[in-house]
Amino acid sequence: MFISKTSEYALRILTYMALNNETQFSAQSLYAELDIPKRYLMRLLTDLSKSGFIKATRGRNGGYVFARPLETIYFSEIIDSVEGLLPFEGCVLGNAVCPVDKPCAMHQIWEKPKQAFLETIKTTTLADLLL
Amino acid sequence: MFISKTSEYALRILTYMALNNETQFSAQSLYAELDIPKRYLMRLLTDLSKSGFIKATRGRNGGYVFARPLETIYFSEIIDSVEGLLPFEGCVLGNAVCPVDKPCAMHQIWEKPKQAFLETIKTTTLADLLL
DNA sequence: ATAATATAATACCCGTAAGTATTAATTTAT
DNA sequence: ATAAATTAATACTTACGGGTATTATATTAT
Repeated sequence: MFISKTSEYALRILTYMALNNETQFSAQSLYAELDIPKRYLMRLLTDLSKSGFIKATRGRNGGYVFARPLETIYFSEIIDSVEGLLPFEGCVLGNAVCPVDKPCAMHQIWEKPKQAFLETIKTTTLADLLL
Repeated sequence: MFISKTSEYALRILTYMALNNETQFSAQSLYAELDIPKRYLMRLLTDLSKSGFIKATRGRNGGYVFARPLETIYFSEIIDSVEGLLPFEGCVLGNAVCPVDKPCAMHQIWEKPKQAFLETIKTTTLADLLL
């Protein structure tokens, strides 16, 4: 399953905003573009706002803009804010401890894809989408 | 979250069985070794049995043994039988379609870790644990 | 035969992620 | 001032993965 549906939504929202350089995005306009249940989208926008990725202005003509430069927003941070990174970093067999000197059966096998995943999300920012 | 808890359990069970060459494994003995809720473990064993990875013999002195040679059991098949592979193979942003000529924003970025993951589980069998 | 020891089947329960509804607060155009 | 348009807060509902309970079925030691 890789990442949760909510993480998926968050990425969909922020990548859309990053790629479409508008002065501001209302929940309404995002709803029209992205395929996310409206009320859930609105709540998620508030969450992303609280997390500091975007900032909101209320009232008429309100909406959302990025709160920080795209270069500073790593994918890892987005996923982390939604569902945490621990489940990704831990032992794939779910062992509480998976010591280096006596790792779990799948440790060796899992290492490569896991590192590829973590490395990617930890070194890539929203700005990289524009390249 | 990577893989579901049930997939985790399934891998834990089968890797344990693969690494400990006993003539037979009872649910009881697996429960003693692996940290999985007993009743859930038993149900999962039945599932794995139905899926054809292991076969059960009932009654006194019953238990489970592999139904097929370890060389033929790919990790991808195990995960597939528990939660399916589609969520892993599909678009990371959850788009129904993510066409090659006009892929989603994260397509390029996600490609490497995704392939590393799929490649690993599709080319590794339980027998590889014994190497 | 019977009792003991296994797995199988089925139904139910619970916690959490996902989704919905309602009301409040804020801003601005008129 | 007022109404319209926006986000915020909060509570509720639903779906599902994970976990539990109960009963049935099969095998074998005695």
